[in-house]
Amino acid sequence: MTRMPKAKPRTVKESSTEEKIKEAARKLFTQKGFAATRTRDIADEAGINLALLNYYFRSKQKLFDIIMMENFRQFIQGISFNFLEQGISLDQKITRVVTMYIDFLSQNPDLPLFILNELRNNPEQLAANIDVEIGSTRTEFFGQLKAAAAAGQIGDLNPFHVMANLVGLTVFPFIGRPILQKVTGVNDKQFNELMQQRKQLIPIWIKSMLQPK
Amino acid sequence: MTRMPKAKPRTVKESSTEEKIKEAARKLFTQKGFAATRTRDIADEAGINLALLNYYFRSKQKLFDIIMMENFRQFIQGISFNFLEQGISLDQKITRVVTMYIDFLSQNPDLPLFILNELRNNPEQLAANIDVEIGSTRTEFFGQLKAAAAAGQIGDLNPFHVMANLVGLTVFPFIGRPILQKVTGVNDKQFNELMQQRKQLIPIWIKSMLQPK
DNA sequence: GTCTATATTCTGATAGAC
DNA sequence: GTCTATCAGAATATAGAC
Repeated sequence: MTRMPKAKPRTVKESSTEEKIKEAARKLFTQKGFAATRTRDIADEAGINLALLNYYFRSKQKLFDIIMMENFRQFIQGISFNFLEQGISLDQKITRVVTMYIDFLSQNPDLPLFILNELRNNPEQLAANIDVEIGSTRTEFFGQLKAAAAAGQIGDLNPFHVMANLVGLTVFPFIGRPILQKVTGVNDKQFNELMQQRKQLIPIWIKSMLQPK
Repeated sequence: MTRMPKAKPRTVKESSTEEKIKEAARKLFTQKGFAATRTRDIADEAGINLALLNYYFRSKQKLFDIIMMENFRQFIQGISFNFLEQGISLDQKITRVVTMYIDFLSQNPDLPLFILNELRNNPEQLAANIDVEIGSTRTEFFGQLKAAAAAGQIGDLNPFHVMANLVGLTVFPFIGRPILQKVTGVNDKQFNELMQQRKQLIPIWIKSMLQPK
């Protein structure tokens, strides 16, 4: 706090030292979590000296907090972004969320487990700046569900189930990937193809769950 | 290895020191993972001295390996046990697995995240003694799926999807519990009730996914 | 078998030269 | 801003008395 650098000294051409450290930290923290990650490993990964880490971020904890926050935002926004869009049918929203999220998770396969873990360690992390986003997502999504149910277009399945199933069906294959591949004998190439299939399948499954009886 | 105690010295009445350490270790390792758990905390939790931990188990790693293996067996057997039973319809198997697993996870909510984590760190853990069990589960379950599909009783959904959905729908609410409760505004009591509901709902959902088109 | 005390290694953080 | 060298504290593991 007393000696953070004032500004980025370089042009945007090559990433600054600060950015290199952050990227290395993101990679390792996200893969192995806070406790299992060594500051030395971050420094090595970033190709810089250990002292520089403390020069820029003051402590391991402070660096982690930054990564944690950014990761969490990404994870949540991936879900809420589409839900908050106005003037789109429920069907379309579900399809968009699933498609976008499967692409996102394909690029960031370690993110969900990281979030789930660090969230268990300190659940109060869920507070503050994310509350607003979560709150409006719930209002919007639940409102749309309730309206459709009242109109008889869908059944009256508890929104918790809808949310749990939507996220579970989309996210779980990525976090359970090693064990699922082992049990089913699916290789990496097949796994990716199956994930692409799920972009179509999950919305169908969700809709059939919402079928009015 | 050179100085493990030969046998349990006590009667079965009260749990032996060795057992007390193992229970404390199971609790902490399962909650916080290997890296975040201190051997001192295990000793405190067990109500014994730190030196005894090494006397009985030689090292933190060796103790962890034992817990890891036992946890993993439990987790896998919970799934495979029911699948391996003979002379039961696919429907019944699915219902049994879901019911039993939801009860099991209600008692051991930290187990899935533990498994998923430690499995990512060393995927080769999946080898050896568990291979047999996994192999026969796949053979049995997949065989039954294929037979039903050939008979036109169900659609030809890839077994990977069936397995991923079955496990995902059952397990994910427990690992995503904090975030799901926050987003949906569900309290602890309601959460438990919803999990009970899912015992009936999940088999219905799975069946509808398997509907022949 | 169980304890206290201590050795040893690891790890986060800092001092100070350049 | 960046490095080398080093410190201080934590954490695992062991020695040795009882």
